[in-house]
Amino acid sequence: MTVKQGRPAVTSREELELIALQLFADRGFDATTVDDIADAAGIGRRTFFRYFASKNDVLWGDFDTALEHFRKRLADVPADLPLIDGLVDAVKEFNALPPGAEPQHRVRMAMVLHTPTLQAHSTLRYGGWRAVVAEHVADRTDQDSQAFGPQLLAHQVLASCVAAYEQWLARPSSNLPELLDTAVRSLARP
Amino acid sequence: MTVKQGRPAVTSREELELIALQLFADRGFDATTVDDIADAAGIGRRTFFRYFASKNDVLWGDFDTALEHFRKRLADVPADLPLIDGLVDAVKEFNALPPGAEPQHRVRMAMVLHTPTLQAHSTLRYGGWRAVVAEHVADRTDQDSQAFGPQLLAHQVLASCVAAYEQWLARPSSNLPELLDTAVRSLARP
DNA sequence: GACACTAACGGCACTGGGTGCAACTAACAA
DNA sequence: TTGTTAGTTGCACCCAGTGCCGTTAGTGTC
Repeated sequence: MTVKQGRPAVTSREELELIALQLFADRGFDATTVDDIADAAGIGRRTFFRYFASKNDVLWGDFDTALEHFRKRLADVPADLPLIDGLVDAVKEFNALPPGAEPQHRVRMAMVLHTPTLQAHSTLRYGGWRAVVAEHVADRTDQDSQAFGPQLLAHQVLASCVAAYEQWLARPSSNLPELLDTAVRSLARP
Repeated sequence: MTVKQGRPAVTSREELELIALQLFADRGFDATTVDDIADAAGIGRRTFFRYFASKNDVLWGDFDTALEHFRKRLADVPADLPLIDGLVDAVKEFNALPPGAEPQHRVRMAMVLHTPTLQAHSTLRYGGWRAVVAEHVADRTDQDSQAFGPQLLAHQVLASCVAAYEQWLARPSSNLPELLDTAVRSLARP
């Protein structure tokens, strides 16, 4: 068992994220500087960049961990389930929300999808997500993950999810899992 | 007929683009500063930003004009042609290259698709492209362009094109129109 | 030729994200 | 007390992008 060593961290990713999110919600993403966040959190600006590689990354929480769950979830898809069905299920689970979290998630995703800076940045995160999907598809169809088939489907599944999210944000009464289902399932090959 | 007035422009978008492209190819996109480009072109740094809104935009030439052609091309699709067929045709024409231009285009697109900064930025340009597709689909299916159907298909068509481009870049002997055809046509609903 | 008019040029100063470096500090262990 | 370890932070710097404003090179008019 490892013992604690060195100076203890003065804050945490989660705490910093909360503080930043509050500022973003108040003044807007672009109008909030890293200095603002650091000041509000009582840390140095330099320290902020120890917790997050960039201001953009604040909105993505622990995406890598989520991706890892997603990967495992896909690996657990029963072998006899049609490819698209498995993808639909995993995608819905990946985007499932704890009860009550919907309003928060709407705000966060609206910021990510409607702020140009963040929208651009998200592309980079999507790359990792697509890779996970492509590998799953490659596995199930006995192809190389770089082959056209898996890559194409991965791109299409992601695009479908983003479209579903945009629709969800645009219509307050809509249902995200339902939209995701419709969107991804539309890719089923005849 | 309007008469020339004021100080004549000292260079042009096209010339600046050529100079910048050369530098990008030599040192890489990130390692080339706007100062480098301005110096090489013999203009002031401030002037560079009169020609391009950002360093990222250099790679996109006159995309707005190209988009306008695309829009018109889609409007000219015969009414009796199935939706997907019309999209496939227009997309292929939009991405058609003059003979001999392929090597240049490969370099340019490899830069756009493989440089994180540019990859992120491209998302913003894609937005306009998707809007054109969504409007066409909305027209042909008698829906609102913001409705789920048109938006979803627009996202999927774009994703298919990007996947086709990536495949094209990854395989030197591949054929772009063919890949685009396969990719977009895979979206045909049963 | 003098003068206004116009539009592009470009220097200057500033904002803000992001980085490398080096010093500092708070914990624990011997 | 001293050493080790790891987190914090200030400083100086780079670079993209912007607002402001004076300058410059043309055209048109008298």
